[in-house]
Amino acid sequence: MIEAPQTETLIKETAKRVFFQKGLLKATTQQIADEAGVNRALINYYFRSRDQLFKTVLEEAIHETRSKVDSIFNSDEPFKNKISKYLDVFIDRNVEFPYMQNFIFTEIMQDPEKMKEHFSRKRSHMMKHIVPPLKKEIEKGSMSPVDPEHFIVNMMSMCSYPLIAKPFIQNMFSYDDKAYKKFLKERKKVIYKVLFNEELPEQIP
Amino acid sequence: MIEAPQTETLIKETAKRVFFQKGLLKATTQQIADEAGVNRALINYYFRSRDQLFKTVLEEAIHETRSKVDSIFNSDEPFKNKISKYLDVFIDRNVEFPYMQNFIFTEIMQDPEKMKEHFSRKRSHMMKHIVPPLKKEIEKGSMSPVDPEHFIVNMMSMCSYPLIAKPFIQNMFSYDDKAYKKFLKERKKVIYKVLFNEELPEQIP
DNA sequence: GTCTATAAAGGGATAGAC
DNA sequence: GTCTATCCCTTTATAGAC
Repeated sequence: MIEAPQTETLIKETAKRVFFQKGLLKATTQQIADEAGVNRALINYYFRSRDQLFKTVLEEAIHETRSKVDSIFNSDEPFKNKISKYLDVFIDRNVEFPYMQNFIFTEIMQDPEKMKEHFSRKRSHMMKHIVPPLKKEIEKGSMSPVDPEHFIVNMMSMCSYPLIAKPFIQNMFSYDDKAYKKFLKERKKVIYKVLFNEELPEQIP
Repeated sequence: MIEAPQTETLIKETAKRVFFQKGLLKATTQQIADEAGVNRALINYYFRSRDQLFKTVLEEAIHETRSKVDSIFNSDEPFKNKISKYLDVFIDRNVEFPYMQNFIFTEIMQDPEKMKEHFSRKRSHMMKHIVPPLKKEIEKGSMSPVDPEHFIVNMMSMCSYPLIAKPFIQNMFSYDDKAYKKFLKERKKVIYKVLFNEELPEQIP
C-alpha cells in the first residue's frame, strides 16, 4: 500500500525529523519547508503558525512516549521491574530521537506556561506510580531510605542530562556518535545500580 | 570608595544579572540597555555585537566558577572531601545565579563550536583530578567499583539537571521559590550519598 | 562617550492568482 | 491545495550629530 504522501503528514514528519533527529531546534519555517520539499506557505495553510506546528509535533511525541510509560506503570509487576523497564523505554526512545530532550528544554522549560500545558498530568502521575511503591520498598527493607522527591529527581537527572549534554559529553570523553550511543545504552544498568544500590538482574521478562 | 560606574562594567554586570539571575535568556540588546539605563548603541560601542557581549559575560562567569573549583582540586585533601567541597561550591554558586546552567545549555550546547571554545580545558581537568583518585579509592576498597566516566556523568547529572529543570520541578512538587532553594541545598547530602553510598560526614573542615 | 536616526536583514504571516 | 508576491514586525548594527 503505497500512498501518495499527505502534505500535512509530510510536514509534520519532516518537522519531527528536523527537530528531534537532526537537532535543528531553531529551524525556520523555510528550512522545514525546504526539507519537506513543499512551499513555505503550506505550513501556514495547514498549521496556521509556526508555533502551532511546534505544539502539534511535540504533543504527538510526548503522547507516544507517555503511552509506553503508562503501560509499564499500569501493570502489576514489582516496582523495581517497572523502573527497569522505564529506563529501557526512556533511553531507547531518546536514542531514536536524540534531540527531543533538548527540544523540551530549550522550547518548553523557558516558558512556564507552555510547560504547564504539556506536563500538567505528570505530577499526579509520578506521585501515584512512584511515591507509594517506593515507600513500601523502603518499609520492606529492600532498599535504603531515600526521600521520594530526591529519588525521582535523581532518576530523571541521570536519564535526561546525558541526552541534553550530548555535545559536552562527546567532547569530554572524545566519543564519536557510536561510542556515545554505546555509553547511553550502558547507562541503563548504571542508573539502576545507583538508584537501588544493587545490580540490575540479567533477565527481567 | 564609591566610584562612578564605568559604562562598560555597568553593561556587563547588567547583562550578567539579566541572563543569570532574572533568567531572560532571550533578552534583546534593548532590554539590557534599558535595564542598565544606557543607550542601546553603547552596547555596540563597547562590545561591537550582541554575540561578543554574550561571550564576554559567559567567559567571566565560567572563569569565576573555575577558579573556585580549581583551588579545591589542587589541594591535597582526600578525594571524597574534594567532591564534597565541589558539590558545595557548585550548588551555592548556582543558587546565586539560578539561570547560569540554562544559559550554558540553551546558548552553548546547541552550538558545538561555541562549546569547544568554552569547555576545551574541562576534559583534561576532569581526567586528571577525578579519574586517578577515583580508581585509587576503588582499589582501596573504600567505594564500590564504578566506571569513572559514568561516575562523572552521574555527578554532573544530579548537580545540573535540577537547575535546568527548575520550572518543571517546581511544578511537579508544588514548590515555591523558597522550597525549591531548600530542595537544592539538601541535594548536597543526597548526591554525596548516592555517589559513595555512605552518609556525608557532618563536618568536613 | 553618548545620543538620534536610519539602514539592513531575517523571518513569519497573509492576500490573491491559479 | 499550492504557488508568488508582499507586508509587517522585530532586532541588530552603524552613520553622523552633539
